[in-house]
Amino acid sequence: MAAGAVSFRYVILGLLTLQPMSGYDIKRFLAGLSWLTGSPSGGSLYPVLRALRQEELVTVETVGGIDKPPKKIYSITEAGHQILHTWTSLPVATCASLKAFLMRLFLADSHSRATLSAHLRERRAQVASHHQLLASGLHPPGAGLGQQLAVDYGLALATAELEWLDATLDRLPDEP
Amino acid sequence: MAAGAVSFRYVILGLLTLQPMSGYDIKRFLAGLSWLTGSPSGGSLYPVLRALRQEELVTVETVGGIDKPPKKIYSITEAGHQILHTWTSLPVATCASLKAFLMRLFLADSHSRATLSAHLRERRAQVASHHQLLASGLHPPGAGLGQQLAVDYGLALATAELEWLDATLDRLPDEP
DNA sequence: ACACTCATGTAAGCTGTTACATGATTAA
DNA sequence: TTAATCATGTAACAGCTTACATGAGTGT
Repeated sequence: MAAGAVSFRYVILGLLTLQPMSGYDIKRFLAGLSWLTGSPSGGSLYPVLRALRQEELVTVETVGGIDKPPKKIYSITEAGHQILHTWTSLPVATCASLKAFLMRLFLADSHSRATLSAHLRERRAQVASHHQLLASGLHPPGAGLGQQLAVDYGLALATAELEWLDATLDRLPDEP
Repeated sequence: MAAGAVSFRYVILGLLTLQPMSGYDIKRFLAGLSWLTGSPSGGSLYPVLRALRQEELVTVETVGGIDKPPKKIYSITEAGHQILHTWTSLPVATCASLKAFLMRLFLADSHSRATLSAHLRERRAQVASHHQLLASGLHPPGAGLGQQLAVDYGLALATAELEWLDATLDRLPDEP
């Protein structure tokens, strides 16, 4: 796997943490969140599920009523949980992407508050650095409307994310 | 090219709109904005530049001082401008991604205000729909902290973007 | 000398997409 | 009966990454 990329392997494993699901269920769930996570096409989803099964990170149970079409329900195994836990323990910095950070939020329950807090602070540092980069150098006086809009847009998003991160770090209870 | 993906071809062409640059310049520029746009590795950037040259969307001038290492400066051609203009005229809906929308902002100068305004409204509709999706169904009462955080994060980002889009639509002058 | 940045490029491999194919169920 | 949704899968291809290779300049 590419070092920084969040292949859908982890996203799928993360979803199966919630409950056993079929490939089609996973597809619809992710399609609903496509804005944030992107959504795999059938052509990549099903091969990934087969691979996960071969690596015994998930198990399959084929549920087919007599008059119902068969459906493959995937469940995450103990090995799958472990791999996922290991991966989400890595600092966000090493796989810098919104998707990677979102996965760490989503799976926060399987980690300590200290780990979650560390992830939030790492993300804060990254966004702050990008914010600074946008605020400085990239605002030349002769820039056209387009460049100004683009920079302004980036700054607005970064500012909002920083505010959310700060607020969340503040209200985060210290208990596990 | 994948229908929805914004391959770096267009990002590179868009950058060359500002001024002629070398491959290395492009790399550094995009690396600085990697948070928003992502940044191509050398292994993809240089082949893309060669392809652009073969399609005569850019021209190259090799600048090598006597004691300086040679440097290839790329400039966008008229054909390049046309292709870029055509692409950024498409509604954002058909290539839904932050990167695609950002490119339309960035290159707003080559379009009419009406086109820019249309892009802003299309993006607004998309983000609003995702916001609604997050706000409704996905907040089951039994959800753990992680799920709640992830949803809250998504809502915060979507809200901020909607506010920026509304504010920008409001303050957008009607002149050219 | 050694390492680091500048600057370009190639090759292998992974991930993902589109387009296609199949077949059953449900709604018009 | 026709179309749409459910449900899974395959094959060809595009795009990108990593790792490698090269070579000149710059700083310590």
